[in-house]
Amino acid sequence: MDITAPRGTNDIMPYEVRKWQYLEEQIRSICRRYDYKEIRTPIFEETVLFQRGIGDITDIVEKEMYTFIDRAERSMTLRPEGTAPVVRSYLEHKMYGGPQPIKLYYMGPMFRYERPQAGRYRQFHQFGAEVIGACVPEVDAEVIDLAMHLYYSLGLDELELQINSIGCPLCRGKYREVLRAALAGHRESLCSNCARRYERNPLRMLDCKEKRCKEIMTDIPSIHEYLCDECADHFQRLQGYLNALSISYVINPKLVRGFDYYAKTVFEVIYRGLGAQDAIGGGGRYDGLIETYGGPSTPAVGFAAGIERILLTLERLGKELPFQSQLDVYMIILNEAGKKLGLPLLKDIRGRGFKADIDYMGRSLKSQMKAANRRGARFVVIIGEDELSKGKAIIRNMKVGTEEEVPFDEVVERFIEIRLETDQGVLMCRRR
RNA sequence: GUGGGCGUAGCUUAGUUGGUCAAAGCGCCAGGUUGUGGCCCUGGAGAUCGAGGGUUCAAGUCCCUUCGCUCACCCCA
Repeated sequence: MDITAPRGTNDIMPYEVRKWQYLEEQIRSICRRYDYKEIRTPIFEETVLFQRGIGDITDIVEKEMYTFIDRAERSMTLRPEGTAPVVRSYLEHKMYGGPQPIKLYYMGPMFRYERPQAGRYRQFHQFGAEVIGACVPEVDAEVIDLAMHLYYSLGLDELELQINSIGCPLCRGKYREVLRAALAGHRESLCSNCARRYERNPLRMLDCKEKRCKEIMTDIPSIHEYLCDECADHFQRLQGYLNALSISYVINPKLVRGFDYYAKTVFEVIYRGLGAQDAIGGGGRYDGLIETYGGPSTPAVGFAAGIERILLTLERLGKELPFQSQLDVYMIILNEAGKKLGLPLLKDIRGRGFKADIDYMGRSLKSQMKAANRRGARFVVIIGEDELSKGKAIIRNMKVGTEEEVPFDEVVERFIEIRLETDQGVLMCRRR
């Protein structure tokens, strides 16, 4: 076998899937409480959707998209992020026609052609939430609150929330010029990337990771001094609401995010123990995006979290997710005649909601007992020669080692009794 | 796209300056207890030493190439 999963993709194995399912349940549960509705958009879209939305000179569009030509020679792209498709859907289905704002969430795979490393893959998964049609900072606060609520519910309480305002097209334009002016004398010292950014996207120079650039940026005037009244007020009020909600944050004036469509609020949630890829979620306001798609001028704010990075953070912090997956019943049958009786019995047990399994390998009693033990079975049902002749099965409690003989047709009832006896089903299978 | 590290049984690894070097632990299977798990003991299966080429009497062990994994840069989830 020489075929492996494509580079940067992963098989999520059964042991891991348990965690994914738990996490997905948490996400759905929280979104339900905040009244965000799930939306599922296609995995691929027309390439122009992302080119226009994310921005032509961003890394994603320049070199990270999985783009292909379909059989009708249209350019399609595996989605690299979730906001643009959601906005496309909002417009296509004329959701602006109903009561605003529209609160949506999504969950699923995203694709970016990059060299994989810790916490970064070519196929990765995001959960995202978007509020479209409201311009007030309360909504920014709610989106942040939703995100932090999720992390907190998972036991992640040592994360850092960074917020910033990058202004609107008006004041950002002014600041851009201020930046250029301030850096004009340093142009020779900037790294090659920043040299390009200087012309095309000066704000991105602020969070350059190069040492020299960082030094140069230290005494650059903050964008906050140049925000217009509206943006400054928005940012101020957002902080007020975050305070009111007891959400702690730090203001990072150099936080600039990679997509062109952001305006005013941007934020990022990081965990410093993750390695180089330490952002486990981020988002911001994108008031101009919908217009660039030809829709009505519509304010919006959103957020996205990386599922893999959340899981990685949980692992690094040694946080266990609360789930249990032991077997309630393991059935041991020792001969052919027993199967005629045991298999229907197993079916009944399962039908009553118990998690039950059986050995199909024809192993010895001892081996089957070992298997039952390994699988963490709480009870074993034994049907062998003696039991067949007596008409009774043995029910063995694996934890205590006690056994009882129960007539075949009363076995299921017996388990139901046991489930009732054992303190709200803690010992036995837990049903929702 | 550019660097660094690593590729030996299912997993984690040991393998001195090339010469019984193909091992150990865990896991798996079976037996010790002719119908009873967890502990212990014994045995068994399981590796073209990532792949290809080269040097040599002899190569996991040296050289080259290649593939893969991994970390980092860039950037982001």
